[in-house]
Amino acid sequence: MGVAERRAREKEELRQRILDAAAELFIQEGFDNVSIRKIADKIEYSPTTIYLHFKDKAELIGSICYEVFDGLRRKLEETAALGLPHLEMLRQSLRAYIEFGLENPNHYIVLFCLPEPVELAGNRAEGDVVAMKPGAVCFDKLRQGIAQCMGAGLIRRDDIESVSQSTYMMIHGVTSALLTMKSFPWLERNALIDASLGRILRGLGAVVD
Amino acid sequence: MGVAERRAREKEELRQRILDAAAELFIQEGFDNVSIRKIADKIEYSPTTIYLHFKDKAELIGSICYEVFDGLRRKLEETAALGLPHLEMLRQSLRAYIEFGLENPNHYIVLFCLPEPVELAGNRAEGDVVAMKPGAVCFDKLRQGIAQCMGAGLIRRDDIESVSQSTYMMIHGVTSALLTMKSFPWLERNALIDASLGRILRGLGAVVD
Amino acid sequence: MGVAERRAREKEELRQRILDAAAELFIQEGFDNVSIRKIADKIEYSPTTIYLHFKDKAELIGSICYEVFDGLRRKLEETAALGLPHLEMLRQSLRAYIEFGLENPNHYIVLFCLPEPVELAGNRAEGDVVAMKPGAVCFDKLRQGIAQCMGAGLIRRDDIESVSQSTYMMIHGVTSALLTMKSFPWLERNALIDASLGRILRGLGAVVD
Amino acid sequence: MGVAERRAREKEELRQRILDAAAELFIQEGFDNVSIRKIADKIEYSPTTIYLHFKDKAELIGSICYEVFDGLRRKLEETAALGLPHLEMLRQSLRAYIEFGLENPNHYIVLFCLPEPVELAGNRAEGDVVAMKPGAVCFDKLRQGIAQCMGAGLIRRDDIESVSQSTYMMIHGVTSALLTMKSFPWLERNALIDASLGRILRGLGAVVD
DNA sequence: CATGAATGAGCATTCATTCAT
DNA sequence: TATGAATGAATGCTCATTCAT
Repeated sequence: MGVAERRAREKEELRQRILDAAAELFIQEGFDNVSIRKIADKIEYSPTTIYLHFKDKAELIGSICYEVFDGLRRKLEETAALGLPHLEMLRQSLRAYIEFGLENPNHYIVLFCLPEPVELAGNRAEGDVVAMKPGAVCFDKLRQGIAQCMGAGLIRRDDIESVSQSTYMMIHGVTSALLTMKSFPWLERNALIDASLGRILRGLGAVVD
Repeated sequence: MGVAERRAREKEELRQRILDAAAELFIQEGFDNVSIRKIADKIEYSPTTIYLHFKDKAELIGSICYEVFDGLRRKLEETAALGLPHLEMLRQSLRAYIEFGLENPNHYIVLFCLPEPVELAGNRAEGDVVAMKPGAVCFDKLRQGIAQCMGAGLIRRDDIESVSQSTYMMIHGVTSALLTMKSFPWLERNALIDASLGRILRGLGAVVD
Repeated sequence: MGVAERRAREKEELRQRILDAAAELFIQEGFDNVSIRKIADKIEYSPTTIYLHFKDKAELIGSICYEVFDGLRRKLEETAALGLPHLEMLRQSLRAYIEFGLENPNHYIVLFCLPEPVELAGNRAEGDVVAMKPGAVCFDKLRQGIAQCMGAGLIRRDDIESVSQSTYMMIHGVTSALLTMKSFPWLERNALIDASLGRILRGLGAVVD
Repeated sequence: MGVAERRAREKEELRQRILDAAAELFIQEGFDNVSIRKIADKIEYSPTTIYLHFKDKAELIGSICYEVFDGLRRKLEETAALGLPHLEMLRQSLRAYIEFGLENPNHYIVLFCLPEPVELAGNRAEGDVVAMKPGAVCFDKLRQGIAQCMGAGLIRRDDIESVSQSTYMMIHGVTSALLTMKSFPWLERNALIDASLGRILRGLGAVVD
């Protein structure tokens, strides 16, 4: 029994090493330059071994997406657990989203900035659902936060879905602009994010300082 | 002399045909599926010929980016030429930017969503400058519009650069979200854009209906 | 002792399951698409297990061939058991051979149409003998039938071996042509076979309607 | 102009070298073991070069098939040009077919014994027509020979198509049996072929010695 | 100015097989 | 007895690029 357990653990470890190596390659080389071969080289296994853990390249990438989505979900839940006042919690959630993207730049780019993942999703219905569920959960959290603020009269009464989608687009803009337009002479990052969040919230009708 | 001139003109024409063909392939096939060979096939020249006009693939792509940037610049200038009231002109400019992205999805993604252009920039300083100049011009126009509104008291007095950068991030978010997250259940596109623009302007302190 | 017997029996059963699964894959997927892994998947054992029962892929295929040969032998014996008049029995035997091929197309092709089995034979003398024994038995039956007809004056007196080999070549031709030249506009299969058999027998000097 | 001609000639030469190398590999290694890489190695070019002359592997194989078919057609026409009496010409044509197979064993196997070529044909309608035309021509010649003999009362009056198809099956049987069943203890090859041809013709109702 | 020919490197994937357990 | 893990070799194919002409 101990043997079986150890093997299962080792197998899981190797799977994780593959995912980590792939993620690192994303970061170092960019999305297009990640190949099964390079991943294999990086972990010093044969390419074939990777196919023992992932059906094909799409599944591997799908798994990475899932992991990142899930990390974002956890981060948002941690924020929710802080028990802050509604508006402050909304602001913190938006900030958490942006920070998550900045902390996981290449993952964020793969997930939210490239058009490919969508196609992948389209091809494999079940894998899609699995990979996207945390994404839907994240957006739901944002919508809840907005609904609460609206319910409490902290922001203008408006169509919740429309407000949520607008808001999401804006924080995605902040995140992705900072990530992909590296040569742009942005102002100091934190100040810029804070100022932007203030403008976003004011745009929703919140009374901000 | 006439001969030399004709040759220079023909050379320029071929260069343009290459760029056009490449751009068309971009649009039809997406970024990753554009190869030198496919471009050559499209214009019915040999792949080698392309290297007489562009040092390598990166330079070719850089040139395309420059052209697109320039198209955006023209579109913004057309808007400016309409002679609208300050706030309305700002709103129209923001909308023009978004529409430009939606009309040129593959180009927009390559230019503003992928990290590559930055790397290209890193590798070849001069090419970078060339490619970015129209980009800087575009951003300048946005800044001017904001400065005018602020000068006229139409939006809150604040740091112009910070306001401009925030605003740019937000319209980039609207544009890129619509382009790359195709499977997301967005609300009707035009209404969503208009509502978002309203919220962005209100966030700047404008009085919006 | 009972334990040893049970184990031997179980081992034989698994061996047979492997052969059956492989044969089924042959039929469904064709010769080239049968891999050790697919066979293993089909019986829900590991690929490694197959190597406990067969030295390598060639031996496995050799065993399948043996089985098929043996099925042909049984079919011919059933025909022989019908107690028909000599010439009619010869005709029925030839037809049985052809039908066997048409009913087991992939096996027939592997056994009689591909050059590989011969190479296998070359590589491993003993395996070859094993695989060919039923083949020799089948040919012997044909020779016997011809000898009987010749003895009874139903076909021309001639060298029995030569006549037998000619006859075998012709029925092989009928069978293999129908199997491998699928796009050829053959006449209705049964009529064509019957007419061909008539011509073959007439060629032997038989008096055919 | 001389340059262009020389280049065209060299190109054709290389194309032919590729085809020859592929055919030789067929002979040495068997159908399944022919890969683009091995062909390239054999002619000491890179695999990529092969793709400058053939769209893909299927086209390469199709070209080989065409060549062989065409060689057979020429051989049959040479026989026809001998101006022999009808029955003798039929016999010589059948023998020419068999000899052609024995002289080009692996090509014959690829073309007439393996099921694959049919699939190839099915996939690419135009390529199919090109590759199969000589094949149809060959069968037509056989049919003509039979029709002439029948018209001259040299063989039994019967359905020409049925007779032709039967006859073709039989000579295919002779050819393929000798090619693929190498370990079978065949009688002396030439005598066996002659005897078989005699039996085939007698089966058609010809009066043979 | 333009090209035809050629290549080395790379890709995702599948295979038969081995070995320690 | 059976297996999970792993691999080296091979597959067809595409790519950006170079070089002699």
